[in-house]
Amino acid sequence: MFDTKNNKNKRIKILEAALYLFSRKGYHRTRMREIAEHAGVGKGTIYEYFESKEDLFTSLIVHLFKALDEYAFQKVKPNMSASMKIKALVTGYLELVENMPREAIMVMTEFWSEGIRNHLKFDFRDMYKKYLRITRKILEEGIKKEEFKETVNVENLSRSLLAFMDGILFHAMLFREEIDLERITEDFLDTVLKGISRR
Amino acid sequence: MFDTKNNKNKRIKILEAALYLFSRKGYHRTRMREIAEHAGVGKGTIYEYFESKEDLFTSLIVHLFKALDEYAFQKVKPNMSASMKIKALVTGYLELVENMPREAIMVMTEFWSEGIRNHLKFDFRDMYKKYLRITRKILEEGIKKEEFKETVNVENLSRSLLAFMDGILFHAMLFREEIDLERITEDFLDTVLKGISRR
DNA sequence: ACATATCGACCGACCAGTCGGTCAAAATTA
DNA sequence: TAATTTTGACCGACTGGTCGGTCGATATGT
Repeated sequence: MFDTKNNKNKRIKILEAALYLFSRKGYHRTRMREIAEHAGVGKGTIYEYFESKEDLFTSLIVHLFKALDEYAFQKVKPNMSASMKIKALVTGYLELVENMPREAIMVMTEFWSEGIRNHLKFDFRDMYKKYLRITRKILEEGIKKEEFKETVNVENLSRSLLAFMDGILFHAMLFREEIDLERITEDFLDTVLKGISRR
Repeated sequence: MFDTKNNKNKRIKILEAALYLFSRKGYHRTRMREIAEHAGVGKGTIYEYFESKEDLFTSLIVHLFKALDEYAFQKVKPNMSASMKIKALVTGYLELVENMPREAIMVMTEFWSEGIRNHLKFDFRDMYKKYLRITRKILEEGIKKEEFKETVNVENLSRSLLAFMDGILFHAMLFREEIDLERITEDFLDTVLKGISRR
């Protein structure tokens, strides 16, 4: 049927317009009318696909997170060493983030700031938990394989890595030109991995 | 004169009310009427002290940043080793942040998200530059004193440390109960310092 | 002809900022 | 000291405009 595809196209178009505008003007400053115009649909049509402005916002976030989810994890291959896996996961995440239109990051930042206050129904802690789980598993595996010291605190370090990823992402946004994201991350991972590797 | 003190009190009262409400409901959801009520003044009075809602918001941020500025840096004493200085700086920052009402962090997060989009006049990149400068200096000193390897990339690592600080702060907000900020930071710094120390 | 999708004019709730008036206290005068 | 004038901090009702969401009309597809 054409219908489904047509619907999907229109839904995507609206999401794209929302991304474009939310990222530039922020959620609260963006008008539904603008989104409609930018998407080339009537304002009422948006409400055929999304219940409300907030629903549109969270749908957009889910949409973006999905891409992130799919991309970064597939970079980690089973035959890699634990160190390689860590590198792959972190750089995969940052790569994605660099390739992703900067717009997406902006929207996510706002989503953080809204989400933290529990103003939104969607709970994105789950996303983090998944990352945490995977990182923990890699670290544990590295310890078991005697690649990392057994004194490594898996829980704490995985949180630190995650924290670094978010932080450096934020800094990249703030200092766009001045920062070489890749080099910084490489340097950082080398340092950390040196710190936890067995001699 | 009594006038000045009275004025100051009222100004502070308004700022406190703004902190209370902005942190809970976010900038856009907070009404000037609410702030006035909470501060125990008339709505019009707010406009005697602040030009606009945005002016009130940025004034609040400046107010908060000042405390941060003064606290964290004084933790670094000249006679410490470079490693100790790094630890002092980072934990000082986090201590401050933990003692600071969580409200303040919330507001700052929103400020980030607004500031990134250049919606506000106040540019808080300067804050970061100061942190960067200090961290760089400590690292350079550590290298010169042969405490750290000379292969350490000062520029990159200082950015990484800063990134970690922001990231972990954000995570602490997200996962309040579940996280032991201090332990994680300690662990992390040990790992990194081990990674850059000469044998 | 019927069903479904689309549209945008319209509505009413909402809100930042204004402005003319009030009044207590400071300054001036007697 | 007491009476009188001046000041400006304070207030909140009001305004002009905004915007999310609705719904009946219209278009499109079957």
